[in-house]
Parts: sequence; structure tokens; C-alpha cells
Amino acid sequence: MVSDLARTRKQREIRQREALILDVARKVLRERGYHDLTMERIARAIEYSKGTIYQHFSSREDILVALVVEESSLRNAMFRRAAAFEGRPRERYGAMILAYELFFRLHPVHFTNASLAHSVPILSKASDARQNALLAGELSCLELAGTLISDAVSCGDLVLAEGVQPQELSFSLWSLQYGTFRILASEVPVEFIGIGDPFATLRRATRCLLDGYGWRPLSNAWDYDETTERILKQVFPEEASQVR
Amino acid sequence: MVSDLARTRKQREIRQREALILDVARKVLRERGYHDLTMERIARAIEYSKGTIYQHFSSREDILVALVVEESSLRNAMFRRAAAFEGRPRERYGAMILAYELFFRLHPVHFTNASLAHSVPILSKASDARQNALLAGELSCLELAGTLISDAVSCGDLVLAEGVQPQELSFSLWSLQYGTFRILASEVPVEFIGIGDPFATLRRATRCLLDGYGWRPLSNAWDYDETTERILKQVFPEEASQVR
DNA sequence: ACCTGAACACCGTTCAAGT
DNA sequence: ACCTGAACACCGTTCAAGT
Repeated sequence: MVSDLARTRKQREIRQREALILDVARKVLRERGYHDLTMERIARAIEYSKGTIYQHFSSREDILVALVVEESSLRNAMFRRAAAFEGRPRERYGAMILAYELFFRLHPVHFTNASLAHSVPILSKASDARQNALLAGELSCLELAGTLISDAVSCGDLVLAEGVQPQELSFSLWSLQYGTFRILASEVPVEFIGIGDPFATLRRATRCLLDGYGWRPLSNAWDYDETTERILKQVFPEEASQVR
Repeated sequence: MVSDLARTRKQREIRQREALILDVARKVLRERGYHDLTMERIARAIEYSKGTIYQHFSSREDILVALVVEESSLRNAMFRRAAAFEGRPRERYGAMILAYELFFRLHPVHFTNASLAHSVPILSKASDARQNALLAGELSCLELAGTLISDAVSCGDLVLAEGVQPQELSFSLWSLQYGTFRILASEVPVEFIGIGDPFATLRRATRCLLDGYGWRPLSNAWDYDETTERILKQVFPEEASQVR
């Protein structure tokens, strides 16, 4: 007969062990990369046998996806804080864009992990539960972006041209940022391309894009540099100090 | 004593075998993915032993990078054809942008392979020669884009704002397209995002971006849909018919 | 000189045996 | 009920032996 007390203690231990595995995985991925994330290495680090890892994760790939899901929730928390910034809808969307930039700069390794986790060979070997969790996190970001665009349309700041869907804006902006981050995270040396400050370049391109869609106030009628400073100070003071 | 005739015949055979290996690799990658691109499988298909493959390629990763280099030269040929289109510099740049879109739509698998080949764990295991070839191909594209921007500046169509480098434009446009293609190639179902025609969305965003940088003629002063039709008909008639 | 394929090292996954 | 680690299957790479 197992007491309730013993059962909950056991459950807590299991949760802690799962967190331990993910911590080890995070460390290995940071220091050595996915290739060296072996079951053997994890087992040694957590001081359990290889078989035990399979009580938590269905495969090696499942561990990577689980880690990415966990870290994505940090990114989503930053997005939610950004969307709560007080100001015109375009300023609030700017806060989300800034959140994504800060997140990339603070966690470049996560970004590489996430790209791997989204690739077919890896994602398809993860458990269904974790595949769904990954997708759900992504969709909640897009939904958040969607509400800001709706706000802009309702208050008249954004009048979409004939035949333009609101989701197009978030898709284009996402593509622009994501593409820049992927290039920066790849092996093409950015010095070769001749870009001094890629993040400044990205911010400028973002403004061009929003101006092009006609989202008011346009950048020649508003001091968005000042808005950026305010967002950094009010919403992301800690994160901003870490990327200096 | 080996005759020169025999030597050149042998060299030709070796070249043919290398091409054969790459053909097999292309087929396996298309039908089964990188995970199933095993030395065993290749050896069986080319009817040579595993050891022989190492006379051509230093590692499994080297094969992938070699294939990507080979296919990239097809893309570069399309870029060169595009840049030779006759028209205003912005139209010619538009032709390059269209070339990239067509290439992605015609060779989605290459795009996935290229992303893999650029990842650190794989690229670092390829031979130095092939790493350099990959980088050289990339740089030649950027150089080509650079000359078009120079043309635009010389003829007065493009006046860059204070502090904007010409390379910034190609970097931003590259990011936007590359980001879109990466998202489309990933597992996030594009229907969920609610985009009907992602390529139409991308073209619109591209125009917004070029307008934002002030590259004349602006899209409200020029019929770029007509330009696109002309490029498709004159430069890429065959490719265009294949993506219909 | 070139090619072969057995041998080696390594790793993800399973499961019978142990506690 | 939970954990272990030997065993299995598989694969990239090397190299002694063969032609």
C-alpha cells in the first residue's frame, strides 16, 4: 500500500528529474551542439541510466522539442509584456518586434535549437503532445499580433488597401525578422555582406514595411526612436542592459 | 607505364562516378530525406563499395554540401539571367527577386538541403574546398545585387537616406524572401496563419520595402504587375510554366 | 593504382532481470 | 513499481588485403 504522501513525493521527484534532464540538455546544446547531445552523456550527467530517460521522453528528438517548447514560453511571456505597452497600436506592435529582437540577441542558441526542432526529420520523431505544444505556442504569438492589428484598424490608424488581409502584415514582418535572424545565425559571415549593424538595418527595414502598408503614424510623422527608448526603459529594462 | 589515353579515360570515369553519386544523393534526399542518406544506400545504388565514396567526398556531410553547391549554381545562373533583363534598375532588381521566388517554388527540396548545409554541425564537417565554394556562390549573388543598386544610385533612381549603406537594401530584401521561404518550408501549416497566397503577400511586402527606401519609380507611379508579366515571358518562360 | 568489405567505434532504443 | 545496463541494430569511417 502506497500512501498519498509517498505518491506525491514521487511525482515531485519525477518532475524534478525531468527539469534536470532539460537543464543538462540546455547546457550540452550551448556548449557542444545537438550532435553531442547523446543519451549516454545525459545519463551520465543526471546520474541515472539511459533507460530512465525514456520514462520522460520518447526519443532524443523529443528532448530537443521539449526544451524548445519550454524556452518558447519565455519568448511568449516577453511578447505578452510587449503587447501590454501603452501607446498607439503601431507603437505596441513595435514593442513586440523589439521583444523578438531582444529574445534573439539574448538566446541565439535557442534560435538555432528552434530551427532544428521545426525541421521535419526531428519534429516528426517527437511525441504528439510536444508537437502540439510547439504549434500552440506559435499560434498564440500570431493571435496576439492579430489583436494589435485589429486594434489599429478599429481606431482608424490602419486602413488596409483593397484585397489585403490583416494577417499579411504579421506574416511579412515575421518573415523579415525571422529571415534576418536565420542569416545571422548561419555561417555566412556578416562582415562579408558589409553590414555594420544588422539590427539597426532590420529596424529601418521594419519601419519601411509598416510605412508601406500605411500604418499610421508614419515614421516621418512620429519619433519612433523615442518610442523605442521608452519601450526599452519601461518594458525591458533588464533585457536591454544585457544586450548592450 | 600508363598511357595518356588511359589516364584521361580514367579521369573521365571518375568524374562520371562523382556525378552519379550526386544524382543518387539528390534522389534519396528528395524521396527520403537527409536521415536516410546513408553511405550504405549510396554504395548499393552506384554499385561500388562504401570505401570508394571516400575517394570523392571526405564525409557524408561533404556529399550534402557538394550537392548544394552544384544546385546553387543553377540558382546563380537564374540570377544572372534576371540581372540582364532590360529596364530600369528597380525592374531588374525585381527580376532577381522573381528569380529567387521561382527557384524556391521549383526546388523546395534544394532549399531545405541548403539550410541544412549551412548549419554549423554539417558545414564544419565538409571539406575546406567545398565550404569555400559554398561561400563564393553566396557572395557572387550579393555582388550582383550590389551592382544593380549602384546602377540605381548612378542614374538617380535611388537616393539613399543619410547613413543608409547600399548593402542594407539587398540584406533586407534577402531577409524578407529568405524568411518567407524558411517559414513555408517548415512545419508550421500556412493555412493556420490564414494566408491565402503567400507569394502574392511576399511580392506586396517587397514593393512596400522598396518604396520605403525610396527606390523610384515608386509602385504608385509604375505598373509593376506589367513588369512582372514581361519578366516572366521574356526571361523565365519555361520556369513560369512549371509553377503554374 | 584502385577497390573492397570486414572490422571498429559509436549511438539510439529495447527489455529481461534485478531491487 | 521503478530502474538498470547488457544486448541489438545501425551507421560512418578506416585500412589491410586483394586484384
